[in-house]
Amino acid sequence: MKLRLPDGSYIEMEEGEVPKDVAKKISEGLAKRALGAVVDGQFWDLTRPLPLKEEVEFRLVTEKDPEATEFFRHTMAHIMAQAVMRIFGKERVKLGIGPTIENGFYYDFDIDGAKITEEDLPRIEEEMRKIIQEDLKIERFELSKEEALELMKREDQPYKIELIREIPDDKVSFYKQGEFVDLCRGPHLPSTGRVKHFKLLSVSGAYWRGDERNPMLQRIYGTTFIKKSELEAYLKFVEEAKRRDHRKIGPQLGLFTLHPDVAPGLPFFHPKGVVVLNELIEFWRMLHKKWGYQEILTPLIMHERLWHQSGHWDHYKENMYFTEKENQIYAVKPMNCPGHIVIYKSMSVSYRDLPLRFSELGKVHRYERSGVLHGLFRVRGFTQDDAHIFCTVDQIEDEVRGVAELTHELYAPFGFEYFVELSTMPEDHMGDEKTWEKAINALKQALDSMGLEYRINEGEGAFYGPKIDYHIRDCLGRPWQCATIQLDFMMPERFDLKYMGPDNVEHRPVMIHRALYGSLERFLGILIEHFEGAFPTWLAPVQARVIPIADRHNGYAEHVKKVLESHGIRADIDTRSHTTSYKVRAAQLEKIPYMLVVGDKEMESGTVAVRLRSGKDLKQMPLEKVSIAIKEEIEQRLLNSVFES
RNA sequence: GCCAGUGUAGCUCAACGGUAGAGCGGCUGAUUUGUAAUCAGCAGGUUGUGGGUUCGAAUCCCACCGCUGGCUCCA
Repeated sequence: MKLRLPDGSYIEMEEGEVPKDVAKKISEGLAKRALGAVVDGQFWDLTRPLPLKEEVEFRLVTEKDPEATEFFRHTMAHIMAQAVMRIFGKERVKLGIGPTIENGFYYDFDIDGAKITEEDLPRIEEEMRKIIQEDLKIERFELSKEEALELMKREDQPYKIELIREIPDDKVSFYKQGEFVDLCRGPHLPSTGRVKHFKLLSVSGAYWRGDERNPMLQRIYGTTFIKKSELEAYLKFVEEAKRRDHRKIGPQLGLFTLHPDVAPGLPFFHPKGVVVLNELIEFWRMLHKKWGYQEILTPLIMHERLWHQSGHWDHYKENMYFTEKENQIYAVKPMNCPGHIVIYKSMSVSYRDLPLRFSELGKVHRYERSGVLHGLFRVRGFTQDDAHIFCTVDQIEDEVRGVAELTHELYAPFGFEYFVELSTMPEDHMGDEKTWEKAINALKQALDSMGLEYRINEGEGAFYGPKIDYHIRDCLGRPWQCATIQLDFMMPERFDLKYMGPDNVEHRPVMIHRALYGSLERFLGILIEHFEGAFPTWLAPVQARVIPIADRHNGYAEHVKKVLESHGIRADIDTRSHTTSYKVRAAQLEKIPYMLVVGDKEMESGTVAVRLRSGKDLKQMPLEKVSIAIKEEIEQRLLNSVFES
């Protein structure tokens, strides 16, 4: 039996040997550092016998490898479960599942009616430290399903029994550390002493298997890192994210407020928020005009018959709002497509008219359960920067490429990185496979021709067509799904859409649904967090604030403001009877990009003293020169100040 | 909807069974100020709502409402 190592060399192995033995053959030091292994792409415990095969791919995992976290987090989850059992009593604690997640791990417990609260966390952490100190050996063993069920019955673990019953394999694996035994796929570290820095983060309820008909378990979330500095960095990241929370910054900066008592899930935008939204819209309109879109407006409320025909009545009714007058039922639109189709159908379309691109800043309403509402990110009413492209199958590739390029241009001024996902035909789909294949290839070619990298989500497309999703990353690296491009074969079918072909025969067009910001409200929320409220100048509600030093400078300050405004710059003045420091601080807290301080010197020379919100003091500069520079910065939608090198 | 936490002035928080308070913000006045907080005064709350326990409730109990975090990233 041979192991193939990452460097391409081979090592001979005896039957029954484990990764640790391999490590020893390479070096004693490596044997000490090794945490586990990856065998044929699978995580493998350090002391688990290697598979009996001619040849396997083999790689040791040490703290330096990215896979190490998987070992640490899994083991940490078990240590936490063991601690909880010790504290609450082994008989009382029924274990749910304890997987690793993106930033740590969790474990679900059913503790005989008892609730875990945040106050319990320090106690649990303390017990966990004890377990780590005990340095219990972690052993893996396999049982047949019957034996496993027997064991779990003895341990009185009903949830585990349910899980075992559903496992298709004949054998299941268990892990044991001290008195603690748990059904688990692994992988795990060789002993509890190997884990390093951890912290329990929060407690919450979670339904068994996420189903609300099932009992609710107690979930504890925690995180663990190999280096202390990494744990600290993560905790700092959480703090940072909290500091940037748009729900806090938004109202603070006078952008919007939420009034759940009056309109839950429906934000109120204040003058400054509308300035930002309008800038986003203006930019959007400019690009859409350039890319050949025609803007339309469709009604907010439309008769139920339209929604029956579109299929929303059958598939989306739960999320819709309704209103009734004269015995007729009307629905508040949750999507814009049916409205766009109404316009399409009212025209007689020739192949010469295609592609037809209709765009709309459409306000849609969707019912969301009260518990899931969240600031501007999850709302019940929002504005989609929507568009529908009606085209032939042959035009799909060009159109999708156009949308992708437009998206690129639209995202450019925000400095976002993004990644793309392509979702293909699901099991349950409509339309013939040939059309699907053609459509997916068109999408791929469009992306390829732009040199865009993308990930394929096999079978994750909508039942009516494949789709492309854009995820942007904000300054903290958090991903947000924004743009989406969806092909649709179904709607044209349902509404019997047609166009007259060159052959003088009627043909069925394809629809492309697409939204780029996604939702204006949500995009604004993302921007607030991304920039921490310090918008680039073109978006800033107030772009320049004039700060007179004393009352006698108010007249000149007024003049400065007028000059700025004549250049199209949004400017205001702080004439309050306060010190310059006070007014500078106020402007800083409002995150205004330019502070123009004017006193005797400036008044005499027709200059302004420029301060950037970064704190940089540019001293006196001619007013005209500053105005033109700021104007340039705004017109070019620059990310940073022209004065910041 | 469900679980946990939470709700006191516009904001941040104190008082935790014995008369609701501070800072910031706001307003008024003084000050005329040179790059992140000048000073003084004033106004501002039926302590989320409703019920209960108590001589007495922001405080303890119950119900409701809102908010926050979470509710398959599957052994």
